[in-house]
Amino acid sequence: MPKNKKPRGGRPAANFEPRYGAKKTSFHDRHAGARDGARDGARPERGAFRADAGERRSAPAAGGYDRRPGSRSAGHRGYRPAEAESGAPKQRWNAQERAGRDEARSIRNRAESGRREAPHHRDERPRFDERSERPRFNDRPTTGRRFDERSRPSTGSGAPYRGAERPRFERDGQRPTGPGTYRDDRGGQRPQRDDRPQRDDRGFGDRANRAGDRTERPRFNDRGADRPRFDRDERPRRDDRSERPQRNDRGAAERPERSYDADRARRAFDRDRAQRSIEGGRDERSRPSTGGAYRTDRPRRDDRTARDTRPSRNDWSAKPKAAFEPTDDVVHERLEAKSVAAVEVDGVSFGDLGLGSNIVETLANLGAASPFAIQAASIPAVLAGRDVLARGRTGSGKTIAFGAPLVENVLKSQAGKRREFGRSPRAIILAPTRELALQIDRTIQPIARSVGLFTTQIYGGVPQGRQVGALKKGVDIVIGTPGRVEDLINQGKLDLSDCRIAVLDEADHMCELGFVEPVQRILRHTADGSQKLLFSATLDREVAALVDEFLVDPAVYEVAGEDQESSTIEHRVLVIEHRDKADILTSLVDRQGKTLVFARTRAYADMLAEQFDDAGIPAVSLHGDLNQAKRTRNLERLTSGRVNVLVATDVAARGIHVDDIDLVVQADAPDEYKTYLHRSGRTGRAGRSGRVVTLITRQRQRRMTELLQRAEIDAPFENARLDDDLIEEIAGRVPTAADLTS
DNA sequence: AAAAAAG
Repeated sequence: MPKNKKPRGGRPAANFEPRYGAKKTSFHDRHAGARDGARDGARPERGAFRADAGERRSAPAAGGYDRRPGSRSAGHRGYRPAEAESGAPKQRWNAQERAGRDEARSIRNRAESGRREAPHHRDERPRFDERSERPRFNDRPTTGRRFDERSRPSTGSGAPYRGAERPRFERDGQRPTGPGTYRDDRGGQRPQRDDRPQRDDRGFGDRANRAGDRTERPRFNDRGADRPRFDRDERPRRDDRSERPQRNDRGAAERPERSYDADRARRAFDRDRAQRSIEGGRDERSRPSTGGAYRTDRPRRDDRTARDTRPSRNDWSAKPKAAFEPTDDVVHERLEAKSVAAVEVDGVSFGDLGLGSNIVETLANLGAASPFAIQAASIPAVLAGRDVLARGRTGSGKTIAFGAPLVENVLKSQAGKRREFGRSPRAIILAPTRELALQIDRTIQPIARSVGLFTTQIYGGVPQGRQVGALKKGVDIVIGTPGRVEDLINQGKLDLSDCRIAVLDEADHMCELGFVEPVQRILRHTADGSQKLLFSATLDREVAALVDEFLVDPAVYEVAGEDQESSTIEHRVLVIEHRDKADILTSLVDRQGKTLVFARTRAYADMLAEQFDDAGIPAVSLHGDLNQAKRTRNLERLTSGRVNVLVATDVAARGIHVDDIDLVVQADAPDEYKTYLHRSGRTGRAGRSGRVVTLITRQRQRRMTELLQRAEIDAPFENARLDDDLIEEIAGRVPTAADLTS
């Protein structure tokens, strides 16, 4: 409960008073005041309501039965014969009330996560609803159990969401006609729209092809089923392919031969193998299957080059050089890539890579004097108009790697043209979380502005009015999250038809279930043959679905030598008793320096933040149950150093950059090695040192071992107990000489 | 389980 800073002990104490105190009549008032007042300013009606409910509930327990009827009425709130109630019943009432409050919060929580932001502002309406709901919540505990009954109740977890949300939402002016009419139009289309009609409208042989692709999409879903077969070796796959009617239809017969037999095989086996020593190690990690998806799709490439509307891309695919790029082998789980060694980059400047002087200067101001390896690798390729897949470990400067050349490209594409009012965006950058989108914009915006381009953020959780307004004026680069972007597209307020560059940050994550489909739909709205850039620290074949459909002969880069030895992050695993967990966590975060704690669920994140707070360690939480204002604010609190502890779900696992987090604590071990890599990547950024500690119980050791293997991380497993020196050491509270002597 | 849209 980040919001309510009062120690948990505080409120019970307040409730405690009336039991012994003589101020009985004020009980309800205070009760109501404590809640409602804190929330949105006490309203008499609500106070009355609650008081009433309280009376009723307390009735059976209280002694004064004969007096009950009278006190049931709100008008009788003040009527409290001393003999009607003794201290004891109240005590019980208090216990129930407290439980009821907890229940109310968790329920409210859940309810709010559904309809979180919008309704509050409208009008009085929602509030009345809430008022009428509350008493019911309070009743609950008498009948049911709290879902989350723990010794450390997550009591307040709901509290912060109340009230504080309300003031946040500015109501946009009603637009009685605009959206409504759009809606209606769209509404009709929506069901079957699925992008088809529009696309065909827009013509270009492209569309047809894509439509074709789309009908094939099930392939991806099939992949699972296909896998075992693909596993074995390359042959069966080819047979499969030729058997499939669809593929043949699409002229697979012409194309595939070239790409599979000639190109692919040769490149994959002869050329690249030798050069990619890294891959050996990597392959172990990979599940063997998967290559198939890529190959089956290759034919499209040729289709695309033919229909491609973008000269630069045609140039590229036409250039023999492109064929020599060792980069388009996308076969194993881990993409095979041309690796760029950091040393190769020495002495190269951003200017050398082809960026204009304004941009170079801005980069310098941002603290990027000379390019990191991943930047040196990808910037020229992006500038050349190629599709790029790039893998660079966390904190290695990926944002600039795609952002700077993206701005340059957009600038070039507009050279000589006047920036029109209401122009549609030329580039879009998609990120998996709002915080990341915001952060990317913070990096890109100055770069863009330095050359006179405009960016805007399009993400959910905030009123869309401002975003739409910006789009109406005209922006060049859109940075956002999939949900709102698609929403605005569907509303006809965002037009991507002129969007020539699309970037997916955390691309592998964006390809996960639930994310990939909106992303695909959005990408289909971009201009034909638009350039696609996929970046992630854990880029692997999971991006196959997108690569197959959207990328043409992509360049794939990674940075050589990115192993644990070259990392600045120290990893440790603490094997603990579950009963010690809470206290160990508190002990771990009680330290100097910024600490990021990862929890698996939102509720647990809240609970931990509250727990730390109660222990006197200021902490805030970050997760999807918070409204966007709180999310932003809580993250900012860590960034600014107002708190040193942030407890987050995996919403903060990827991409989020806070300068000096020196300890990452995983209160819950992650399930995936990628998650581990990303979470731990919140520390040790840009060469700084950092420490990652993961708490597990004995039973989890084996799973953890396997996970670390996949992550290619060596971490000692250490048994730790509550008052262990180990904890002191990890927290950085090593006893000083003074401590030892005293 | 979490994330991503709600005038």
